[in-house]
Amino acid sequence: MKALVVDDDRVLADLIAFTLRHEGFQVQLAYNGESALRLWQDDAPDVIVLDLNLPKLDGFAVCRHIRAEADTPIIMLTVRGEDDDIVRGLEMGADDYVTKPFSPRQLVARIQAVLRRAGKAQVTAVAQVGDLFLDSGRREVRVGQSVVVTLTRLEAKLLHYFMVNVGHVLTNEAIIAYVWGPEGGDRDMVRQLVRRLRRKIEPDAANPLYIETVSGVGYSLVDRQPMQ
Amino acid sequence: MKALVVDDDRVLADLIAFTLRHEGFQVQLAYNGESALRLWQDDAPDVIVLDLNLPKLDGFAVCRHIRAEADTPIIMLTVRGEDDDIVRGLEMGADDYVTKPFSPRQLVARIQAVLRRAGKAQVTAVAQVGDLFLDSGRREVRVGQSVVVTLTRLEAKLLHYFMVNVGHVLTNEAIIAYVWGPEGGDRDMVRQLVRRLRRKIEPDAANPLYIETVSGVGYSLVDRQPMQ
DNA sequence: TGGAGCTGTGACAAAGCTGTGACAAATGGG
DNA sequence: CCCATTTGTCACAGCTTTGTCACAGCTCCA
Repeated sequence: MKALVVDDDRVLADLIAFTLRHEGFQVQLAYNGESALRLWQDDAPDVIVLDLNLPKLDGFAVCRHIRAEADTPIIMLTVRGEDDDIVRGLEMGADDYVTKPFSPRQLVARIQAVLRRAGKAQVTAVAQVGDLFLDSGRREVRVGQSVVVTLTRLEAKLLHYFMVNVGHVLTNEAIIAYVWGPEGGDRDMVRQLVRRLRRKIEPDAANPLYIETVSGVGYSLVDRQPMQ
Repeated sequence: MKALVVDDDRVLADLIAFTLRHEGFQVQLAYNGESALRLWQDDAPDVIVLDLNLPKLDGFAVCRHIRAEADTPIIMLTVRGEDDDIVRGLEMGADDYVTKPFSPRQLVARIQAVLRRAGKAQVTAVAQVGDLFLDSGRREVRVGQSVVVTLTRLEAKLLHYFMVNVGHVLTNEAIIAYVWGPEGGDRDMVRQLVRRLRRKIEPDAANPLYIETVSGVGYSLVDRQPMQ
């Protein structure tokens, strides 16, 4: 498990590194934003502990840059009381904020919580909504008592996103961001993917029961109870 | 998007509920652990804001119980300085800790960060004025106890603008700027759109109850109380 | 009183959205 | 490397939404 620690206060950075190594992490240290971005690129850490106040390229810029390209969990460090900074950073994509001074124990616990969360979001999830049963690991779905159907990578990803947000409308933009990530995509790609997914799970894709179209907005998964 | 707020401090609980409702959440309140567990079971909230110090069944017990059975994101509230509690709660499965006192903005940003990591889409706006209920995400409106009506993109946009400014006259120019933006538009377009919206929400569009005309100026939404 | 302006309405053309088909390009596995 | 599968791209059809124009009725003012 690799951590990148970024803080221009070398004493604090070393202390954090020591704490994390004690917890079993491999730690890389950066004392400014440029080094941080380089190490992030070269090393692909599992979590980043990122101080807000860095010389030149500050913590916000680093967070923005990383978040534009990856999902790496980011925990930001800030001085007590800077509410605006906390809100701004969280909205920008940070996962947590720890206010200096803090105890090493709390930092570790927060890192573990963030990793737990991030791991949960990625790992094989078995989801059930109404009579849809999805095994994300195997990329298999069963509708009620029908046979198991194998989905492609993107189909499974989309269905999972629908199921996590059952009952809510997912805009085309949100679907694109979730399924295709930073490279993005367009409406035509969404349309094709929805069509392919409907073909696999709907009893009649021309009259869908599960995946509803919301014209001009996107799509929504309906919670259909088990068919009798 | 549903939130469950648990705090024996009723004033604070109500304040949090108000804040979250303003962000578009549907909020359920519990003032003790037993009610919290019941509501969690019955209501399946998307996120739980859980105070540590509750009478009888405390926040830890509630967290432990929920975490044993579900992945629902849990944000715990604690009094400043209780490092042991924070670490203990995070290790037990809480997703985040917010220390009292805190700003509503920060709480919301932390909730959004946790939901984001869980793959949950952004909350969409719901609005209520009198007996008009608008779900902007689905582009659906319900008038009192009548059936849900689907609006077009522009109709929903206009109705939302009316509802946010209920009781105020919106000039044609303001409506044009809001609905059509930089490309602009003309009075005829406003007229048509108002007509179409009236057709969908007014019991009798020829004698409108909700959308009043202010000749030479624009239109205004009237706050009509629920019909008996 | 007549003309101008405003508002509501009807009707139709233009624009937009969605689903579908087909094929090329990209990807992954043996 | 080859082949099968998946994904992306483009074209088209059908339906819905929006814009535009014409007209009628009402109000106000010179």
